[in-house]
Amino acid sequence: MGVDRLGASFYRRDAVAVARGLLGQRLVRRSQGEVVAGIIVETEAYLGTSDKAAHSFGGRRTARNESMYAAGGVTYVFLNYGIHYLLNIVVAGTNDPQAVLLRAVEPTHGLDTMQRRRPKARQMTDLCSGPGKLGAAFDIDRRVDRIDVTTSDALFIEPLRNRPLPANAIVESSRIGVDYAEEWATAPLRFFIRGNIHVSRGDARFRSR
DNA sequence: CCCGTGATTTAT
DNA sequence: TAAATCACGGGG
Repeated sequence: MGVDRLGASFYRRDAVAVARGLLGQRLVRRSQGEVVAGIIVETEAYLGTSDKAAHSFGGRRTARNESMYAAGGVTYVFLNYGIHYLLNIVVAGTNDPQAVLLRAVEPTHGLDTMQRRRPKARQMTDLCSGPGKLGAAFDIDRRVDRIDVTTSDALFIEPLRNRPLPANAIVESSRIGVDYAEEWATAPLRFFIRGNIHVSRGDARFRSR
């Protein structure tokens, strides 16, 4: 597993470009003296102040989502439903609060560690096939909020390809769990690798391959 | 299908 | 100060 990583110029683009570009790249996490890693297979784009599903909608800026206003390349981690820590990568420029939610990865390293952190997982495809599962398997919590993934050795993304996957290898759908977001609830801002078995179930309507 | 979960946000 | 909300997962 290389020391190579995606740099600031990769992240300082709009959320759709980064969400697509992250598919097929490797998320690496070092913590507690252990390494876990996996290939990103599912993402969602959150477009910023205009996007009713985004935490930054309408320019909302609080202690929780402060990281979203930083320049692209830092994490935004929040606790959801009182239980799950979800990992986002902030993208675009300072004060342009867009982010990409990492929803699923295909585990490549540290599967034993992941299994220990996710005792309920019964098979490899249960380890990281959803944003809350990924958070647990990768030891994500609020302490990891606002980490700079372009410089941190604790969390970064390793390039496995220098071009985005071709459009026909990517499936688009509406985002999961944002039914409250009116016209933004159905925008095609979720992206996953066609046919990959580590993609989250999400809404069965969009489980195409 | 249904529901726990608890920090954060928003309403009183 | 109190109530509502919520980028989910696991078990029927």
